[in-house]
Formats: sequence, structure tokens, C-alpha cells
Amino acid sequence: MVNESVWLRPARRERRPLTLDRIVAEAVALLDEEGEARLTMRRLAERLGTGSTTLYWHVKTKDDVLDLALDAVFGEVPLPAAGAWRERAAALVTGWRAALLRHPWSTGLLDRPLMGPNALERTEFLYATLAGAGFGGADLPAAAFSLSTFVTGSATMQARDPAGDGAAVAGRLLAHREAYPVLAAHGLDPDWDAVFARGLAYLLDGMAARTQP
Amino acid sequence: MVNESVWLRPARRERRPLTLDRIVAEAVALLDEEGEARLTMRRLAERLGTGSTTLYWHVKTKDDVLDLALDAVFGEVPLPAAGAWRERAAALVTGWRAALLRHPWSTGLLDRPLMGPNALERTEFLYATLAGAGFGGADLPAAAFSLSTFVTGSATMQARDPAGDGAAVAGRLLAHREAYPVLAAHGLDPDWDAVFARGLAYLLDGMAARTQP
DNA sequence: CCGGTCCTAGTACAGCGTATTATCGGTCGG
DNA sequence: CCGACCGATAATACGCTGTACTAGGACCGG
Repeated sequence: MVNESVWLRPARRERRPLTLDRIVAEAVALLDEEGEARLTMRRLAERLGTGSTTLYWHVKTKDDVLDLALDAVFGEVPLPAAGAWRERAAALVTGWRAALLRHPWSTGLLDRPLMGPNALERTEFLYATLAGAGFGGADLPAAAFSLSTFVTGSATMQARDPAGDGAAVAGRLLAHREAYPVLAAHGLDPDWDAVFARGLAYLLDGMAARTQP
Repeated sequence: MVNESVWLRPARRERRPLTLDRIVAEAVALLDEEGEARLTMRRLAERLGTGSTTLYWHVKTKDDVLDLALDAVFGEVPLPAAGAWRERAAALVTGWRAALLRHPWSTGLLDRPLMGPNALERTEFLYATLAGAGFGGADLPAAAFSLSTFVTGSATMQARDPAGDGAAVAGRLLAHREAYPVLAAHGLDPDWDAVFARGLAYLLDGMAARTQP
């Protein structure tokens, strides 16, 4: 069915064309607002003012949308401009973590290949920074992947946290206090920023010591 | 509809009762064989020889099945008996990684709260080991979470790898060699065991240096 | 005016998770 | 021995999903 009237039909140029970029941007917005479970091709299309199956002209499957949305998150990670290798690496992974936490749904998509241009660009930056710092041979992939697994793991860990409301979790721990004494004494919701900063320091210290003793 | 004939109907005691444990074990088997996308309540029930909705007497939702399956994987991680703190921690995370990689679908479930008894037991063990080694104050959660995020991140990274067949990935990298020069020179499928071992060494070195200088 | 090409909409289908309801088989009180 | 109960199972049904297929609208070069 076509729009009934000339007057109601949006004027030619007012109707923004449907593009892949608009689809991805709207998917990110929808995921931010409602989470992964509520991302539906129909709902996404509705927000874009189109029919649901129209999306399939721009995109092959729903998985494509998710891959593109995830890479869009990586696109938010700034590439630090200058500084010593350690500061540059720390700045990169800190911004990386922040981007993932700004879109908590993204941590649920971190399985699946990270082959988008934005992801590759950040990985390349990390490799290049470390290579320039003297990491070579087996140390280069080890250092690069240590940092990236650390950041994705940290973000996933933290994003997972609020799911069960803290009180219920604490209660469960206290109820089994004899089985988990140390855990019960410390709780499972630390100061995540501090944990990340200190853990990153451990890792960078270890990397520096092994290669520049 | 009831089984038609006495002869075809399984004898009383031959028919194993449907229990939560059987459901979870079968879910793990199904996930191992066919992956997460093919895990369906109907298919799971079929393998168990029951109707699909019968499962809902033992389980509240499908998510419960996934949570339980994931915790079953954690249950495969051995708790090392003796040794210095560093060896115990290394043994724990190495076994942890192995269990996750034995069931690659598990890395796709690592968002979602890890509150099962097996997960908690491993976390408690890690906390206790590190606390006994002298990690205190802010160093205790930092050290414990660094290790666990490192292991989950590493397993996820590696499990993600084979998705796009290596050749296509390498081709894509080479096609954009000028954009990703360092990456193209090294490829994206390193020796994962070596990467993990070295990265773990970085981390443990850094932890040891900060707390036992 | 006409073809073709890019894009959009509609219809339809198989499969999903699960709420609801009916029914079974075994155990136990009388 | 029997009826009543109850833990466990099955069947049916509903709304929603991803997406294949098809038909059409809008623009464009000739």
C-alpha cells in the first residue's frame, strides 16, 4: 500500500534515504536503549520507518547488523596520538574498555570474529606501538593479545556484574559463607576502575620487565 | 498419546528418570556437537526422549539450561592441590582455559553472571590462594580479577579464531596490506598456547613484583 | 515514452520459547 | 483393594522471530 495522499507523503528530499550507516546507527541506539534481546529486525525497521524486509536489501542477515554494530563501538575508541609506548598502550586499552562499557551489550558480542575495519585498525595500532617499543618475535603477539584479551575480559566481567541485583548476590554469598569465606568477606563488586587500572599495571610491568630489563 | 504396545514400551526400570542433571549433561553434549544456535528446547527434549515442554517442569527457562551448562564446564576445571601460590594460580587458569576451549560454545556465554556453585568455587579458590600469598587490600581483587579476565578473554579470543576460515582472513589482511602492515606481516592466528603462556607470565611477574619486591 | 536498475513493501513459512491445560503412573490412607 | 492425591509428563496453542520470495515503485539514460 502506497501513502494515501500527496500531502501526507513525505516530500521527496525530506525522506532521508535508507543507508547502511543509518541502519547501523539505529541498531546501536536500539541496543543501547533496550539491549540485545529486544533487537529485532521488525523493531529496527519500525524505528527507521521502513518495512522490515527492506533491511535485507542492505544487509544479508541479522548477524551482519550485529557485526556492524560491534565494529561501530570499536570505532569510538580513540587512537592516542603521542607518548611513550607504555602510555600509548594504556590510553588505547583504557579508551577501548570505556567504549565497551558505554554499550554494555557489546560485551555479549565479543565472541564472533573481530574483523571489521575499526577493530582491525585498533589491533594494528596496538601491534605497531608494541613493535616500535622493541617487542619482537614471540613477544609481539603475546603482548598484543595479552592486552586485548585483558580489556575485553575486563569489560565483560564488569558488564556482567549488575545483572543480578547486588543485594541478592551478596545474600547468596553470605548464605554460603562457610563454602566461600574469602569471597564472602570481599564481595563480588569491587571498584572496577581500580581493579582495571591495577591489573593493567601488573601486565604492563611484566611486559616491560621481560623485554627491557 | 501413550506408547502403543507393552512390547515397545520401555520396561519400567529401563526408562531412566528425567532429572536436571540428565538435562544439563545432554545440553552440554548437544552444544558440543552442534553449537549454541542449534540448541533448542525441542531438539534437546527429543534427544532425551521426552516432550519439549516437559523440560519446563525441571527448568524455568531456556536461559536456565544455558547457565547450568556453563557452570558444568566450570566444574571440569581441576583445583590444583599443592604448590607455591604462583604454580597453583597458573595451574588453575591453565585448566580453566582448557575447559573453556574444550567446549568452545562456552565462550559465547561468558557474558551472564557467573554465580553457579562451580564458578564460585573456582573464584573462591583463586581468592584464597592469592590471599594466602600475601595479596591484600586493593591487590587482592585486582590480582584475582586480572587472572580471571585474562583467562576468559584468552579463551574467547582463541575460540573466535576459526570462524572465518584462515585463508579468507589472511587474504583480507593482505588485500589491505597498506592499511595494516604490521598485522599483515604477522597474521591473526598465532600459536595460541604460546601466547597464553607468555601473557600469563607477564601478568604473574607483574603481580609478584608489586607485592613481593 | 521506454527500458532498466536500484530500492522498497507485502506476503508467507518454518521454527522458536513457553503458558496453559489435560493426563498419566505410582504411592498411600482408609 | 480401592480411591484419592501428587509428582511428572505430554499435547495444544500463541505470539514472535528471521528471512525467502515476489511484486511493485521511483528514478535515469536513451
